[in-house]
Amino acid sequence: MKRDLQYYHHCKDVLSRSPLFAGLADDLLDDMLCLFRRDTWRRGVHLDPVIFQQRFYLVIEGRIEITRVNPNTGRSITLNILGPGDGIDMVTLLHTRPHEIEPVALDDVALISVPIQAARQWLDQHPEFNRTFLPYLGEQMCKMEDLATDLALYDTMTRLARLILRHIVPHHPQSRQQDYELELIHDLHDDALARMVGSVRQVVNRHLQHWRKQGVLHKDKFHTHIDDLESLQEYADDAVQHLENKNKAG
Amino acid sequence: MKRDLQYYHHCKDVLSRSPLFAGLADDLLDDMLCLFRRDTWRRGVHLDPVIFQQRFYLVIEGRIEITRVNPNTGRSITLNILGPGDGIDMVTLLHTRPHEIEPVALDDVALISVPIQAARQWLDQHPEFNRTFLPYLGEQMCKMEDLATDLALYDTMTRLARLILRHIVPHHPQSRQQDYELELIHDLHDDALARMVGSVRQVVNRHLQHWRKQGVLHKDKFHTHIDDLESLQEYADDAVQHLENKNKAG
DNA sequence: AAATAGCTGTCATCTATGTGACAGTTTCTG
DNA sequence: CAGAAACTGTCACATAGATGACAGCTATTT
Repeated sequence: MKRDLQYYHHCKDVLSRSPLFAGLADDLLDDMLCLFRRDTWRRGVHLDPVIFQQRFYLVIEGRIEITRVNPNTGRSITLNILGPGDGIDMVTLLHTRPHEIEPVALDDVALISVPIQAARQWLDQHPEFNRTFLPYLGEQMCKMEDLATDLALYDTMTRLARLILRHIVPHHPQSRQQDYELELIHDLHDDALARMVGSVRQVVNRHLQHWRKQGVLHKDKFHTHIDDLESLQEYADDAVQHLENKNKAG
Repeated sequence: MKRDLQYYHHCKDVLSRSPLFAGLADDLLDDMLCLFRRDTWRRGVHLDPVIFQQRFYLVIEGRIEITRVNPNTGRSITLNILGPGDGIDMVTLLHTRPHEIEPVALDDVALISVPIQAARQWLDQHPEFNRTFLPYLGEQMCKMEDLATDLALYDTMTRLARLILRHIVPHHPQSRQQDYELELIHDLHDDALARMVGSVRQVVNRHLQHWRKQGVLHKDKFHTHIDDLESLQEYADDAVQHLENKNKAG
């Protein structure tokens, strides 16, 4: 990637905030950046998994969900949702075994990539890169553990509450806002949310509907806001007796 | 750990086969080993999670399962099962955030440990250690992804078949054995298997029973053997129409 | 402005599996 | 060796949630 390209600065900006590259010396960043190539895809595209065996990709614009599919039923699960600054398929940097993933573009996306060998070399030869890399891996690992734990131990409503809570952005101290913002998932449709909690559209819709009626959250022009954090926390703790049938019963 | 201790050689032997330490120079191994401390626990013990925040542990003898519990229902999931040579809680080497795990001894176990800081320093200052470390992490990551995927996309019977398949040891080329051996899980009771597939004893028992009747596997003195790999593979592919009620129906 | 595609909201139905219970067996421990 | 503890094998029952279907709504495209 040439330095005089229009998007060079944007890429560098994203990189410098990325958990993987933040804190690296400016000239090292420039050295790395010039090895990258930039590509774009349209929203909805299933990216060919093969390209991730050859090059290491970073998200610059838009979001990518990493999914897996059950070929018999067609159902899929989202293992991870990635935004600007995130690396796609870190596992390819760790070993050479092929890695089964199915990345899908949730928005129009811009990605940059280098040959995997180059990225592996950075790990090997730039201790400072290695040092930012490891904590990032740790995060990924923890998230995956949380996903597995949730799937095994909690029902769908609880999983959904937990998913939302994990993506809530804390208020700015000075702002006198009443509602909470969501990160990365604020505008997802029911189907995408369902994939994230390992369920299906209809069930997720039912739960969201329920919460809307309770005033826990609301949707405004494709944008979900959280109004009652405490209630949501209770659902996430699995502490709420499931009252969905109380209307019928009462 | 002093070099003249009785178990020193055994530890070094295990270490030199460990995916984390295999291939390291002999004197580096000795240097490392002398920092370790050895402790033992009885089968069934829940190890105090706090100790894993301070020291990095390796399994020398016996097996450890890493679990998480739903405090409301008491149900638990096994995130990982570790044997000799495995590191416990790699995540603590990657970042400093506390990490929620509940390790349980499946056998009488012997573990060795060093202060986490020491292990982090190895990563930082011994590139050759860093280089064996990364692929190991990759494995762990893939396993966790597989667990999450299975939980989200497949039913219990399929998950159990997949669990077993993943632990089958390939035949020795010369041996004329008919049945297949299992690694790490050959002698687990139904409850422990259930925790590994995110289900409960009764359901796992039903499926195993079913397979025994079909001649897919058998248990001999607390030791499970696989007799019909092809059938099991079909169950794992979710390709078998579930025939459990065929008796009733027929 | 019309048309198409994509998303939401809802419902009836079916089933896999979680739960609690209990008898019978095996293994451990004092 | 006796008694306790742990595990296996079953069963009846309740239910969360997956599935398929469909009407209505909202964007995006042409």
